[in-house]
Amino acid sequence: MPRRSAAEALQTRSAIVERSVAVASVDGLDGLTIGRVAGELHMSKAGVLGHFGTKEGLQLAALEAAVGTFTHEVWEPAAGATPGRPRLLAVADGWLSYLERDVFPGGCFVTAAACEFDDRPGPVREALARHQARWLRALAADARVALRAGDLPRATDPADVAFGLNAVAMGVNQARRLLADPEATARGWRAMRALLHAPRARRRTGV
Amino acid sequence: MPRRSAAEALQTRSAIVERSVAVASVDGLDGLTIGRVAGELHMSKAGVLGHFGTKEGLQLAALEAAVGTFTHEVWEPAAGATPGRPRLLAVADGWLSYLERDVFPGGCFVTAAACEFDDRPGPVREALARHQARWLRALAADARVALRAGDLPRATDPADVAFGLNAVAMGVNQARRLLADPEATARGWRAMRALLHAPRARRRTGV
DNA sequence: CCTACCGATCGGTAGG
DNA sequence: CCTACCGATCGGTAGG
Repeated sequence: MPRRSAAEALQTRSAIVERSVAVASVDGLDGLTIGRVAGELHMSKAGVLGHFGTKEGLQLAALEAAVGTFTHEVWEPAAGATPGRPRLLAVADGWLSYLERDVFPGGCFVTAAACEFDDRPGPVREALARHQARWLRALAADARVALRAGDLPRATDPADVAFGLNAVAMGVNQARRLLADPEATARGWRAMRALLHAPRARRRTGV
Repeated sequence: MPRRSAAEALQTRSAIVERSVAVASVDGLDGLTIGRVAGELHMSKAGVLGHFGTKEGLQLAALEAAVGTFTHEVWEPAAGATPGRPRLLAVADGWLSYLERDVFPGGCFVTAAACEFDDRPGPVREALARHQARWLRALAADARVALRAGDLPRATDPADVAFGLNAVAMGVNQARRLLADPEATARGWRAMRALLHAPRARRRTGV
């Protein structure tokens, strides 16, 4: 098998995935159809399907790519910060920036996919749940570090902090996409900052 | 036109709407198909379509019904409470209860629909935006009353409170549906209570 | 509210 | 990676 052919196949494959992510971020993973992707890339349906076997395979590939983008855009810029509260603040910053820059044409891909598949059993839902749980665990781990460093109120549940940051991000996404609220990012930042408030002065027991 | 016929038609119509809401809460407003609803009700597609004209008409009817249910389940039980902070706490309570009782088989219908259509121009998106904006305005109005009564910190933006409550509700919905987090409701309650925190120092989160 | 039907598109396969 | 094709289903219409 000639080398060039395999390299070209990989290139075709990433073009399909890239296009699929764009389509699915607007019309959902279900609105992602093989025929549409094929048409937009000037390929045959069989040519597209050959790379993934089934529509579900294409959906999973698109999801993995989108998670990679999220990690690259939100986690990686913050990863080098000091673990604990400083890094959580850096993540918050990157997260809001990621939402504001409309990295995906249809808003946060992962949020949209999670909404769409949270009640439909199958590999797509499982992959979403796995990624989401991993992300929340990472946030909670940093919250635990912050807690031990005395950077969060003593009674704070680290998982509550992770839950709260994620909820705010979903809220910002909705406020931007559905309501076009120009204050969305600012509200998100105030809410995230409140979740990551230092324990002195205005002391609070919950999150 | 005989009376009985018209009454039966209305009854048929509500059966269609009811079934459509159930289907769409799991599979989305796009996954709602005329053929499926017809099949489940042992009707013809034309019989279903006759009541709404187009698929979009059916989607809008399902959405209106779901908004009515939300209002009935979340707003009405709290409506009689004292406007301001007490009523916001009652709404928070009803909202979490509504999520926990799985009033719709596929989780919060409005959240799911908003996620699905927030990037798709058209009447469905407009109806969603209108209802969402109205709900947030109602919450913000009560936050404003609370603020004037001295029940919220002086620098609070009432719209931020509305934004925060909505974000937490979305977070609870996701934590329940996608992650099956048994702590979801408790986290939501702690987060909402924090948003509605009394302003004085050394105040407990309860009240 | 039905039957009967329309063109379009769906996911997927056969065979090359 | 293509052409050619499959049965199923889509939203919607005609006519009653």
